[in-house]
Amino acid sequence: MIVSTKGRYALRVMVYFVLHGADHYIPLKEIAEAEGISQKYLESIMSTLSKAGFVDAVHGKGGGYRLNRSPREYTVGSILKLTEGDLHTVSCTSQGAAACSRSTCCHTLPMWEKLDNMVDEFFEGITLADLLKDQ
Amino acid sequence: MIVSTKGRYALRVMVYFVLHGADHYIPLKEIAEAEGISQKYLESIMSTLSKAGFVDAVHGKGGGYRLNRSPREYTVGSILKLTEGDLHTVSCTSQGAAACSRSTCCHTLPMWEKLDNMVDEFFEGITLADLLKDQ
DNA sequence: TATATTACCTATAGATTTACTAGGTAAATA
DNA sequence: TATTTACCTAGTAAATCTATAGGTAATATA
Repeated sequence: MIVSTKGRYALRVMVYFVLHGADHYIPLKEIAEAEGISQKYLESIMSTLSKAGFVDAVHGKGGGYRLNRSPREYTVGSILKLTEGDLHTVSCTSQGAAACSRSTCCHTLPMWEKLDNMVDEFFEGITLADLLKDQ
Repeated sequence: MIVSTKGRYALRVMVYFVLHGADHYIPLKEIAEAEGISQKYLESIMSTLSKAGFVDAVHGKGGGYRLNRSPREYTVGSILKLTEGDLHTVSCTSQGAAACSRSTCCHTLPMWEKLDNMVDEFFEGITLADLLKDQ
């Protein structure tokens, strides 16, 4: 598992905005019901997206959330990195990890780094707009 | 994180056999010490590798484990699938998962499937012999 | 101004997984 | 017979995941 529920939900929500919220604010409750996601859980996800400036938020009636850029300007990678915190494929290559004492002679490390790059390029090469194009 | 300690250890052990055990059995204790892996923890990993026929095991003095094929005949994918159980990148695509009710209309599912395939091809395209070639 | 509606905040908690540890038994060799 | 090895079952501390609970603050509408 490289992407948890949090990241997957975040992506689905962002896709929801593209499909249903071109020009108006959508309340969290609507998204949660439509996507079958726990409302309270979704709150923490939206909070992350909002704080990072991925969406605009407005309080009160008629308020909610909406995208503030074109779907082409959101990469899947940026959304997942934000919500998952990290997309590294093994702990050896994750940012917080102390440098492994075997890193200079490890025969598997180059493979992990290659995989990390491959995954990163994969996600950074897909935008929200792309998700709606292909099926 | 797509590969846990278990899978990484398994790979390192297999590499150890290639480097140090061409023609004789190596006791678990030696590998654990050389690789800095908990002996007891490594037992469960070796048990998995042995049961699956990836290595031969012999009891008693002079015994231990050894590979029973050429390094070219072990793909990294086969070792990781065995020890990790699953290499799917999201729960949506993992084998045990109940089919998601949204799978027919989900805009993100095709991406996960594509990523799964990419990761699988990556790991299946690397053998133990390859790990020692490149650095 | 009062009320409803929304976002936003902190804390907690059950379930699962990870990474071991403990303490044995069985088989092979010297 | 003693030592060395693999093999087996069970438990467990810590972390992570996936929420839930219960509030406060801001905004719009009546």
